[in-house]
Amino acid sequence: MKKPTDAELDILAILWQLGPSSVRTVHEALNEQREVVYTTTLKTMQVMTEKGLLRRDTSQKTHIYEAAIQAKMLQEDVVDKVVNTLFAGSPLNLVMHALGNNPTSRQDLDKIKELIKKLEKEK
Amino acid sequence: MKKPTDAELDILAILWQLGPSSVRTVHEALNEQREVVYTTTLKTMQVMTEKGLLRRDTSQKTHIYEAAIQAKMLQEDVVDKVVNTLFAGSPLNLVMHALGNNPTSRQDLDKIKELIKKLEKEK
DNA sequence: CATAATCTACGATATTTATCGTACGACAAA
DNA sequence: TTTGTCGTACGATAAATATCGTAGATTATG
Repeated sequence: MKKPTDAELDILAILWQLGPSSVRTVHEALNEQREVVYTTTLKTMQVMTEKGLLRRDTSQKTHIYEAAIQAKMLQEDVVDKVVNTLFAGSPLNLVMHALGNNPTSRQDLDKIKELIKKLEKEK
Repeated sequence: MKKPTDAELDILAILWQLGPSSVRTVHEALNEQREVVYTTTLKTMQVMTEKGLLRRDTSQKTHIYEAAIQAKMLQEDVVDKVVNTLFAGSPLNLVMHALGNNPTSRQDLDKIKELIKKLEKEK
């Protein structure tokens, strides 16, 4: 599977969040991030469909698109690349960065502690 | 500062790791990842120098290049984008993914626990 | 010195990605 | 039925990236 470009990833993210949607809906969400004209969004989504990144239902006048791939399918590759280039190959560095730079609730911290406990047991 | 492309990021990562190096050295490291001809690497590094991503010492016949920006300067933007697109906007998801998908030593887990303790105190 | 090896410079082109305009069909409202 | 709105299709082009070849200078080697 060919990996999505930056602009395509933005559209995928919107569809992952909203679920099946029309071009109009995606376009409006996209425009909150950056300005593009409608036909650009349309064209991009058509290309993405050809690439197999999206699927669409054309039974109505207004086509409904949905993501054909899941975020899960990209996470590993992307995180690997980020870790290897920006964090000196150390996932630990990335984790420390993410925790240090984002407000994390007590509940979330608890979840991490739990995972750590589990990992320690496995050793 | 204009953000580096994917190919440029590979070269930056090499220079961050090796420190100041000749084009030849970078090229050889790069070829372990993907095949390119020497002049492609050279040209890319020349362009990167114009963009301000690299600096070079031309006092010798063989020019020596070094990174003009630090990984730190890109981490936040890149991680934000990854979190927002691939991890539903939740840094926690990224952290869990990184921990779950990579072997992490006991020492590293300790470091994370320590950071968590500190974060909890700050609340 | 002659020849080969190593480098830089740089233009040309290929490839990929992104953007936009025009045409035209469907449909609803005046 | 005429007009306006909303939608798709799709070609054209722009812009950004990546790749490569050739020329010529410098340095090392026989």
